[in-house]
Amino acid sequence: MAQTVKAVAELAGVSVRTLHHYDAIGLVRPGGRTEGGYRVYSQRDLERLQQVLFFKELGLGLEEIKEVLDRPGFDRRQALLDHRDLLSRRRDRLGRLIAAVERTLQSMEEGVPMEGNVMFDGFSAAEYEEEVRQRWGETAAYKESRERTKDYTAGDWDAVFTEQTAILQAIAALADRPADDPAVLAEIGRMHRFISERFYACPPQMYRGLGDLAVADERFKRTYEKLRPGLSQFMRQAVHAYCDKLEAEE
Amino acid sequence: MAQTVKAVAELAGVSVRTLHHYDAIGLVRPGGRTEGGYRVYSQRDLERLQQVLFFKELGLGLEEIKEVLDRPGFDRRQALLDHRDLLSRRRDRLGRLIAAVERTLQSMEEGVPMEGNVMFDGFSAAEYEEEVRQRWGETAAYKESRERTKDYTAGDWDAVFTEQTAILQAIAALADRPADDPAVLAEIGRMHRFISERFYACPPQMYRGLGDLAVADERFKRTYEKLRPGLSQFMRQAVHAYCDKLEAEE
DNA sequence: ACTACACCCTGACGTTGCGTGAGGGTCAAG
DNA sequence: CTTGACCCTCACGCAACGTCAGGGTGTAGT
Repeated sequence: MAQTVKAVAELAGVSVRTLHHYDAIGLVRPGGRTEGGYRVYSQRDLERLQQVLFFKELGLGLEEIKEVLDRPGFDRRQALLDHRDLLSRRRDRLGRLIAAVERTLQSMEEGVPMEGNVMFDGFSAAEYEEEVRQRWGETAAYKESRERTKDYTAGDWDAVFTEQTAILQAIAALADRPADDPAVLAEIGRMHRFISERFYACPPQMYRGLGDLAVADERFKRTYEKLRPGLSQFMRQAVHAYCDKLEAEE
Repeated sequence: MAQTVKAVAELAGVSVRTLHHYDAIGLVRPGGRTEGGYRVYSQRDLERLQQVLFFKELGLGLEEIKEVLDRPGFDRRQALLDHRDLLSRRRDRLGRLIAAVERTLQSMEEGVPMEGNVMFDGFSAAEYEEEVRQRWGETAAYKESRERTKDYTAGDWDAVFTEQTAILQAIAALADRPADDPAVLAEIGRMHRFISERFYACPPQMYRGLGDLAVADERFKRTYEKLRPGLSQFMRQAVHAYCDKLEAEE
């Protein structure tokens, strides 16, 4: 039940140093210590370690894994279900790699050089990784936003806050009109540009997702509802109307 | 046919920086440059890159990959055949991982905590990696030997050489006796200790492998045969006899 | 009671495989 | 002749440990 570092290391197939490291960065902390200062791992710690290794297998960084696991709403069951999916997609990827090897062998036997695009079929793991992030945390957009805002001064943040509330109040004032009213769309567009300039590149598809969050995410929803009841629903519809129009124009 | 960095990068799903890096360490060098100094990749370079990515997928380090690919006898066809094997074993590993996820889910539903050894089934990639190395190059023993000998002075090497030839000549002088003659076994044992002290820990099973190399590897074989015809076969038998006895004693 | 030996601890520096600018040329299109 | 998309070479940065060094712990054998 209570295990020493070495026992855990062998069990999980990682090095003792790795466990030390995970302890140091607070990713997997042993439940306790003996008087001698030895780490003691409990069953709960083992479960946590297992989770960590699952996420690592999917290519997430340790810092990210920590955030995901420590997030209050983390649902271990759901995570495992997702993992099963993602892992089987990876297995498919290996299948494609194997196929690539076989094609290469064949082209060698026939003496025909392969075409470039076929040669590298199946390698790219990057696409899978962004998908994992979409589901679990640090999307590329989030990273970009953090990057762009890291040097903002207090004054910058003030400006951001002022403009944001101004836009929201303007929209709140228009919330009795239809969602695709030109005045509404104008404000929604203003918000779109605001985000793109200040935080991250935001293509229509992503802006739609953001609109959905207005009703799906409690934090957004509450902000909007406090400003005016029903505003979150209205925002969502307006954003979609705006994106429809934007895409129609192309 | 002739491609720029970016084109190759996109084709292979790696970054431009990665290609720069591979060029810098001499792993994948573009066949030529334009007058402007731009890298130009040929079909041959693409094939090399593909090989590199295959080996990387198997977990080899870049330095190791370089050595393997640059080894004179490198057989691309055989390498690809092996890759196919190893990749499908990895796919199996993913299968076991998926099974582990499913078992975990089930134990959650039943509320029974899992046993440690089952929890981490399927993770360990290390075993696969040593296997890859067995096949392709830098075994753990080789690494240890390099480590231990890196500070040898010229005098040390001299001593090594002297002792080694002394042992070999003693064995050559005994090669008309049966392979399990006590005097022969004594010399074989001396050689065993010599290796263990000077180069790497060498359990019987490995020493047997070394004995097999005496006939299987051209370089060893030639050294022995030059000393006395038939010596390589004799060495092999004697080493096995020695290991038999060693294991019987336990 | 002593000592050998396997195991544990905490620093702290090293390594691999690129990421990420900085600073500056190249070249086809308009 | 000027953009804009690419290209180049340094050079520093970073994650996830590996690998000592220096020293304590615990228990089995004598």
